[in-house]
Amino acid sequence: MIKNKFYVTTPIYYVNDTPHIGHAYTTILADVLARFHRALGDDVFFLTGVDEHGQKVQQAAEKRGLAPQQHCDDLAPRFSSLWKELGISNDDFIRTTEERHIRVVQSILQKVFDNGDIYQKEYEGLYSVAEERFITEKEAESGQFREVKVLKEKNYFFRMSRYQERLIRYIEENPGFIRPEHRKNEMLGFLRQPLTDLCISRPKSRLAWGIEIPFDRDFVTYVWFDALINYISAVGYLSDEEKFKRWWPASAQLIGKDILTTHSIYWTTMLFSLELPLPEVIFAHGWWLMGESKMSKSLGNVIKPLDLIEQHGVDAVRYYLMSEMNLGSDANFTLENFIKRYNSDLANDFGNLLNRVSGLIGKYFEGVIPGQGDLSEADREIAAQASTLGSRVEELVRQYKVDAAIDQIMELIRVVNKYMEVQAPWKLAKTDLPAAGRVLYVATEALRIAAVLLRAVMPDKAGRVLEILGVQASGLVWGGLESGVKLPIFPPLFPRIELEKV
RNA sequence: CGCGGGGUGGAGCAGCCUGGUAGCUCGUCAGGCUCAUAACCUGAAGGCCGUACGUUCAAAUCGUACCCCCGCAACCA
Repeated sequence: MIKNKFYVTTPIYYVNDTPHIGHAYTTILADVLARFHRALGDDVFFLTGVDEHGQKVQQAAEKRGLAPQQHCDDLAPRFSSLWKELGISNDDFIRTTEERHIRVVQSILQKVFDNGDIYQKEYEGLYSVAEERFITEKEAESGQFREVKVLKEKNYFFRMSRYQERLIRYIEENPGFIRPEHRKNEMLGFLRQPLTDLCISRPKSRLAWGIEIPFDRDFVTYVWFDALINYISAVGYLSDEEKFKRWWPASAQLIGKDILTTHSIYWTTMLFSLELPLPEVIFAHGWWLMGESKMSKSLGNVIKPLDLIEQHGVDAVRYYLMSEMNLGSDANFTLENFIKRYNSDLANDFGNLLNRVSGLIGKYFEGVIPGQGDLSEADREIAAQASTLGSRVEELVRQYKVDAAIDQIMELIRVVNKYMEVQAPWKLAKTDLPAAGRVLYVATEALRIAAVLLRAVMPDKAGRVLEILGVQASGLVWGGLESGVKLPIFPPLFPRIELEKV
């Protein structure tokens, strides 16, 4: 089998931010894709990390009386340990203050400077003393800023404008590059106006906490040539050419819709300047809207999605986030929806099916998985649907339709519940025990295949199902379930959430 | 005329690109089953697919205009 490579990235999160549902969503999505692709046999590299430079970090560190690096060292684990909790299977975690990153950023700056794509220019603009940043005229008119003065500052600029035409052509010629499609159109719309060049530096007098620009020690580079470079510095650009060749270009760069411009325009033109290929896909997902009216701090009923993990488990939250959002649009996060999803899909359909089959096997076969025997017409239908599930799910995952892929799996679960109803092995057992055994084998084997695929979404719980069924077989071929295995007694995987308790 | 997205049975969404009996999950009502986490299965009710024109033998699907929501407008996933 030819192995495809799959290199997936999340944005690097700003270390000073408190991790929230948004960070978790992007990262879980990347994890689910990574796990699906590993299950398909692809070679996977999954990168996430944190962005540690910039003014806010510098200020926050000062406030705490710490060196910025110390401050970052304290904060970075808030992300990395959350990912551990969430079962994230990233292969690397890059921090922009790491030596391996800084070196590459500086080499790149020098390279682009030598290309003639970085130049110095004096900039004059309105500057807010309180916020320590330049503001637009509109902002100044809004009256939100008290102390505004005109400030002149020299800075370095990246000649982004040079690549405008080329980028437009590229986007048009590669319709699958920016996804979903309406985001592509948004970017093409943006590119109808002339691109201005990008300010990429800050004088050290104003911002000390950054990567020093190699050709002008009085400056540090500001965000773009620092943060975005992580996607290539982490996989060996200018340091490990073999590794770099192996992984770049990225297969999928996942971002929230808010940083679409940054990635599809700044990042891509930077890559043009470096003469590197662009990522295959930049996918901008939507946002989770937090249930609106019903939540208010005064009512004291604010839901912190990450708290649900403690109550109902990581996998339930992962499942909810992945199944509820149509990738690319926004979705609403509400406790009601979460409970509905959990109860109907996980407790009633999936978890309960496991209990049905294992209960019957316990009752009529002393807990030992029966043999499948000669399949009837109805059995073969189930076997056929289960056997093709893998390829149907694969197709959907490759199209970034994760919710639809999950639905395909749950559809099999529903069909098996129906099959149980029609075959009624609890009745069959009294007249034709082997037939009952056959039905139970078929139902359980279908459940196994569903669990194998669900491991991408719920590594822990779906893995537990396979454990219970006593299978190492993670294959998707019919018949992986072994007869003769004794099933253990186990508590319900997904106990129903009773509304009264909530 | 800044840009973009959306308006589909009670709720949440899919379908629209490549026109041709309106689909899914939840909820409601009735029935069935009783192996199971009061779960599971069947059936039913419920939609003029935002509005109006137009193209077409045929439009939720294409075109035009309008109305209403929501984002973005240069680092909050």
